[in-house]
This record gives sequence, structure tokens and C-alpha cells, in this order.
Amino acid sequence: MIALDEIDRAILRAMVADADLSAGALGRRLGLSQPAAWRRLKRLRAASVIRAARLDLDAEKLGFGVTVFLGVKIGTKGQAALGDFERAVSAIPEVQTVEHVLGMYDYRLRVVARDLPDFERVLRRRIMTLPGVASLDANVLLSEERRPGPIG
Amino acid sequence: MIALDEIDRAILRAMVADADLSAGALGRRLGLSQPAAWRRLKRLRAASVIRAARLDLDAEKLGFGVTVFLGVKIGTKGQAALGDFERAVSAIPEVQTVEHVLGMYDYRLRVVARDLPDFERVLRRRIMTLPGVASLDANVLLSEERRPGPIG
DNA sequence: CTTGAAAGAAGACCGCG
DNA sequence: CGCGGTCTTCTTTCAAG
Repeated sequence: MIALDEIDRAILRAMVADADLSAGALGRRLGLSQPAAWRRLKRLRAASVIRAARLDLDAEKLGFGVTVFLGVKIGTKGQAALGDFERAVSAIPEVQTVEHVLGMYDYRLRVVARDLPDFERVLRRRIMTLPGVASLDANVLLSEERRPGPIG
Repeated sequence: MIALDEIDRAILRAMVADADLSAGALGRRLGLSQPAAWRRLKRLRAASVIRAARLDLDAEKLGFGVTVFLGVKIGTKGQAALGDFERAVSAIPEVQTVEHVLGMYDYRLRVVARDLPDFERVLRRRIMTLPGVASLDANVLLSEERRPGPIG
């Protein structure tokens, strides 16, 4: 755990809104010099409060027009079964996120495909052959809004 | 729609692996000059194939140790009901993503909270007061893996 | 592709509480 | 010592030749 003061939180708020902000511009906005702002950023990165900068690609423009969320229940819940499932699911390129979850499902997957026929192929040849899958629920993404989320 | 050649896809693959890659380093890796690589990046951004750079923060280090996925079913499904729900849900800071979805649920929400008591507060005072909610399913996040996803 | 000017990154060093 | 400020150097960006 690291101690974050109000300036750190202001930096995070500004950077979440615009990740390409330079250290100089950031400092100008907060009344800090460029090196001071840069040092704070470096410190936040070192403490991995800032994990990384990720590129947000438009899947549709890449030819992947279909996104489906799958809720997966695993049949035999041994430690080995979970490991087997995770290893196998990590080898499927169409799977964007694997969430290990507690509640109605055991795993939630975000899967992309070019279109519905392509999704059927992924489902039948990839997902349904995964080890230990007892049941599947599907939801097709219509639209999505991502919000900054709380900082402090 | 824009036409992407093999070089564009190589650029995207390299950039999703490391979003902080400079145009110069990118060009060196692919056998392009720095301005050539930079122009390609600019073109991909202008076509919004690359939407933006997003900062990946560690919610736990910010004091938000609990992430819950909610599956929401809306009772009265008129056009107005969906708009009302979306507007109201957008005002809750703890909601990180709102996915409008087709299938077993109508919406899927990603919600963060400091701990379980804090989550109960959000659930009772924010989520359960949303207009039109007929039923809720919850799944608590244990761990998560994000993968690059397919490019071409 | 090459050049070149402006901006940003990132280090060394000093001063303050 | 921790933190911010200035100065300095190297790299990167980005437009123009």
C-alpha cells in the first residue's frame, strides 16, 4: 500500500480523462513543474497504481463486429479443474477477458467474432470443447459505455 | 471502413503489446522510418481504429478492493424505460461499465466498492433505486486476465 | 526519405520544511 | 530525508522540404 495525497489523486483523475497528457501539460494544469509532475507519475507507475497504458481498439473496424459475454459453470470443481480450464481458455485468441468469479457462474468470458456464423464456429470448436464446462449462458453486446470509475 | 494492410496489423499488434512504444522504436522494429511509422499511427487514430490510450489503474491500490458484476433485467421494456435506466446508472460513480446486452439480461454493470459493507451501501442506495429494475444477479470478481484479442 | 524546429522526457543538482 | 524548482541533455514529435 502506498500513500496517495490529493495531488496524486488529481493527477490520476487528469490522466484517466486523457492518458496522452504530457508531464509538462499535466504540471501546468496542476501548478507543478514538469519534473515534479513527471516524478509523481514515475512514482505512481513504480507502485503500480498505474499498471500500464492500454490501447483501446475499435473491434468493429478490425472486422470483429460481434461481442458475446459467456457465463460458464464448471462441473467438477477441483483445483485441477480450474487450472485446466484457465490454461485451455487462454489459448483461444477470440477470448478477450477471462474473469474468475464467485456467484451464479464460475467464469465469465468476453469473446469477439467476425459475425454470427464465425461466433458459432468459435462456440462449437473452441468453447464447447473446453474441459469441465457444465453450462453456458450467453449475452450479445449491443452497446457499451465505459466510465472513469472512482479515484479517491 | 478502412483498408488495413499487413503492416498496419503488425503495428497494432506491437502497440497493444506495449502502448508506450514511440513511433521511432516502432519503425525500427518493422523496418520503417520514424515518420512513416508515425504517419501510419496517425492514420489509424484518425480512422479511430485506435480509439484512445487508456490508463489501466489498480483499483485495489486505490482502496477499491471489491468488484462485482451485476446482471440486470428491466421490467417495463419501453424505449423510455431504457433511456431512464441508462441516464440514472450513468450518475453512479461506482459503476465502471454499462453494457446494453441481448439475452438473459438487459444490462450488465461492473461496479467497484471499497469493501463489502461499502458495496452493500452502493447496492441498496444506488443500484436498487434505479428505475425499472426487475431483477438482479451478482458475481464477485476473484481474479481477471485480459488478453490482447485478435487483430486480423 | 531527410531535415529541422519545437516539445517532451528524464537526469543532475540545489534549496527548503 | 522527502519534495519541489531550475537547468541541462537527449529523444521524440511533427511539419516541410
